[in-house]
Formats: sequence, structure tokens, C-alpha cells
Amino acid sequence: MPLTRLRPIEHLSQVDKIELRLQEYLRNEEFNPGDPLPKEMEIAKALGVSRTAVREAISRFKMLGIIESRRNRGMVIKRPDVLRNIQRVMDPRLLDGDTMKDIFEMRLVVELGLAHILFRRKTPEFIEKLEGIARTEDVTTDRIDLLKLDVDFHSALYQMSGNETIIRFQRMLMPIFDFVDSVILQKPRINQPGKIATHWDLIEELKQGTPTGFMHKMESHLWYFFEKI
Amino acid sequence: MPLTRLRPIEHLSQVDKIELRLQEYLRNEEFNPGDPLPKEMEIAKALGVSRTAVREAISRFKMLGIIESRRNRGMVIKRPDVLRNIQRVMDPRLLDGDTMKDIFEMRLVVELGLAHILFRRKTPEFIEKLEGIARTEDVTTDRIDLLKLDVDFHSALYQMSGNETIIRFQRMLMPIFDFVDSVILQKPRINQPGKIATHWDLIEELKQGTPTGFMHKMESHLWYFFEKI
DNA sequence: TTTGCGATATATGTCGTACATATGTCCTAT
DNA sequence: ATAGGACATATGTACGACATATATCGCAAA
Repeated sequence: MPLTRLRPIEHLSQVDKIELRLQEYLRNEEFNPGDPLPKEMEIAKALGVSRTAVREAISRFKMLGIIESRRNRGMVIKRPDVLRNIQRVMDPRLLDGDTMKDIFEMRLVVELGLAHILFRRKTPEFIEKLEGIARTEDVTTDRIDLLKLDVDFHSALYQMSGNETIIRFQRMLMPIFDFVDSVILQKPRINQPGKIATHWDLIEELKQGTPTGFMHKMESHLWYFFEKI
Repeated sequence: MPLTRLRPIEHLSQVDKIELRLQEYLRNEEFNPGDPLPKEMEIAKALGVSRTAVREAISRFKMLGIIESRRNRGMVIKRPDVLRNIQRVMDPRLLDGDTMKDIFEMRLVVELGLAHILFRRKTPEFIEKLEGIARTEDVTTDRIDLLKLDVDFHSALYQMSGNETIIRFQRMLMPIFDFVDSVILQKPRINQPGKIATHWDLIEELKQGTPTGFMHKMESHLWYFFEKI
């Protein structure tokens, strides 16, 4: 009898419970950014707990960026920065292999799906930037430098999407990408069916090709990673 | 003179500073899950602050799931749940329009990029599930029910990806999707060039088509949203 | 009317202390 | 060897005190 899943009894501390109560309070009361919150002591009284515990719970929301407080002004609801909080957690050391695999796969999904947006937002300036990176690659031999240039190239693509959230998504997951890259590149290279699309191929397609064509080239370009996962 | 951006003077509180110190401490010391942390009092002494302040800062990391503590056992590093923390922040009321637009666009990118994964992971059971939803749609007239079924259909696609992170990404962003959907659907329908691919078309393509074909159909299917954004 | 200064009230920020509670450790009795 | 009790200890909770910034009011000066 394994008993692996016996009793995941949640031992919620007082502060945890307060956090939950505040969470549901914030949702139910339909707070909008700028709205004031009750005073710490009032909340403590209402919940029947000490101000210390309330402050510990509220401190958590301050980290998320949902609550802001100022001396003598009280506390107000703030617009949180969605991605800021993931970033704190994005440490390859703290994530398990499966999750990192999933995240890396998601990167591939996003880069493929990006094609249409890119064709919509491409400009001569961006193309020029990509070409600059590709030209530098042509005259670079150092392995580390090439890896860095590869990252630059893909980063530039994200930039071109013009979508701030996607850009930050990529920047945020960079540590994971780096980690997986370094692991994958240590493995022996395997045979590929047909030619792998290069950065120059991608640029060419972007300049006078189609979204679909670009996607195919990108698929070919990333094929190596697909197989490894 | 607007002066809109004058003085973003960061007024970091003591607790904020402690949080930063702990953050860099955790990164630099290369902690791995399971590793023990110093006692609260030792940290307080080392930083020259009160235990109360340290506890407020640590409480934040407990919310993120990076630190876990038990009576008399001390504190240990834990594997955080990457997406759990975003969920707390994903409230349409708290996000600004631009961010929501970006997030919604990212959804489109992901769903397009999903094609290849789907063809890799599809099974008769999943196809059957999709067909079940589509059949129900055929005999449903209520507008709300149809909206719900549409969500179900796309959710099923995410499920089929088999990527736990992507699945949770979708589930997490659901409130945003719902919100944007409801806003978009209130606008008058515009003329579309050519036929919009239906769910049945997507299923058909999935059964005996190609990833590229599926992507085109999906693009057509989502075209309406693309235009609205 | 506007500006400037000072007194006051107030909510959050920080600290120290005390005690509660759970849990590991050690010691002893059976 | 095992059970059980005594003790030590780190976190959890609470309370009180004071620090600090800031809103508000009153009043005088320009």
C-alpha cells in the first residue's frame, strides 16, 4: 500500500487564512485601482486578529503590487505588474525538469505562432537589425559569442512583435531558455532530415515571403530543439 | 509643462529592502529545494533589523511558495508553483486595457503555434471529445451556452497539447479571455473576407489534414478577433 | 486672495517583548 | 528496546510603544 497521497491536510496559519479572506474581500467588493482600503486596525478588529498578523498578510499583497500604502494616507488598490511576480520565481534551480520542459516547449509554440504578428508589424528598421545580427554571426567563430548572438536574434523577433507582454514573457523566461539551451547543446548533434533554415533564411522569408513560409522556416530552424524535447 | 513623469523616487520601506536582500541572498547562495535557511532571529541580527520586519519580508516569500516554515523545524527552500502567483493578479478590473490587449493577442499567438504540438499529441479520444462539443453546439441556440461551448472547445485543444504549463496558462488567463470576449462580442459584426472556419472544419483538418492546414483554419477561425484588436 | 508657517491629529512603519504552540531531543522506567 | 515524560527550541501570534510622514486646520504676512 503506497499511501503516497494520504492526508495532504492543509495546515493554514493564521496569516494564510487572513490572506485568503483579504483575497475574497478584494474580489467581492469589486475594488478598482485607486480605491482606498480600510485601516489596518479596522481590518484587524473585523477579523478578530492582531494588527501584526494583518500586516504580514497585507505585506504579501504589497509584494504582488496589488496594495500600496503610505504613511497617514492609508492603503489603496494598485494596478499590479502581472509578470513581475513570475520573475522572482523563475530560477532554474527551483523548478523541476518537467516544468522547465513545458516552459521551453511553450517558447517554441510562441515563436511559431508569432509569424502572423511579425508580418503585421515588421519595419525596415527591424529587418536591418536582424541583418546586422546575422552579419555579425557570419564573422564570429567563438562558440559562446554565437550562442549569445542566437539569443539576440530571437530576442529581436520578440521585440518586433511590439507586444509588451510577449516581450517580457521572453525576457522573463530567458534563464530557463539559457539553461535548457546549455543542456541541449551538450548532447551530441543528431542527423537532420533536409536542410535547417538559417537566420538568413528567416530574414529573407520575412522580407519577401509569407507568414506561412516563415512559420515553416522557423519550424525547420527550431526542429532540432523539438526533437530533443 | 506636463511633468507627468517627474520624481518616481523609490521610497523603499525597510521591509522592501529586506525583501531585496533576501532575494539576492537566495540567488547568490545557490539554494536548492529542501535546503534549510537560518533562523529568523539570526537573519534579523545579521541585517540589523527587528524580527517583525524580517517576518513580514519572509511572509512574502511564503506566499510565492519559495519558503516554507514549520514550528521548531526552521525554514526551508521550496519549489514554487510558477503560475499560482499570476493567478492572484489576473483580475480584469486590475489590469489596464493595453495589458489585456497584449495578453489576448498572446492567446492568439499560442493557439496558432499550438498546431504542431497538437498533431503530435492527438488521440482518437481527444478527437471524440472535440466532436462531442461540436455536436452539442449544433443543437444549441442559447447565446450564453454557445459562448461557453466555444470556451470548452478551445480548452479541449489546450488539454490536447499535454503541456501542463500551457494548460494552466490558458486556465489562468480565462478571466481575461472572458472579459475580452464579452467586450468584442458587443461590437457589431463586420464583414469577413471568405468563409470563417468552424469548429467542425478544425476537427476535420485535425483528423486528416496537416499542421499547416490546421493553422490556416485556426487563423481563419480567429480572424475576427485579430481584426478587432 | 494667495502664500507661508506652525501646531495637531492620524495611519502606517518599526521595534521589543512576552507568550503560545508544535516538534525535536534526551532521559528514564518498564 | 520501547514508551512516555521533561525539556529545549524555532516559529506563530499578540500587544504596546514610539517613529515618521502627511493631511488638515488656523492664523498671520504679502
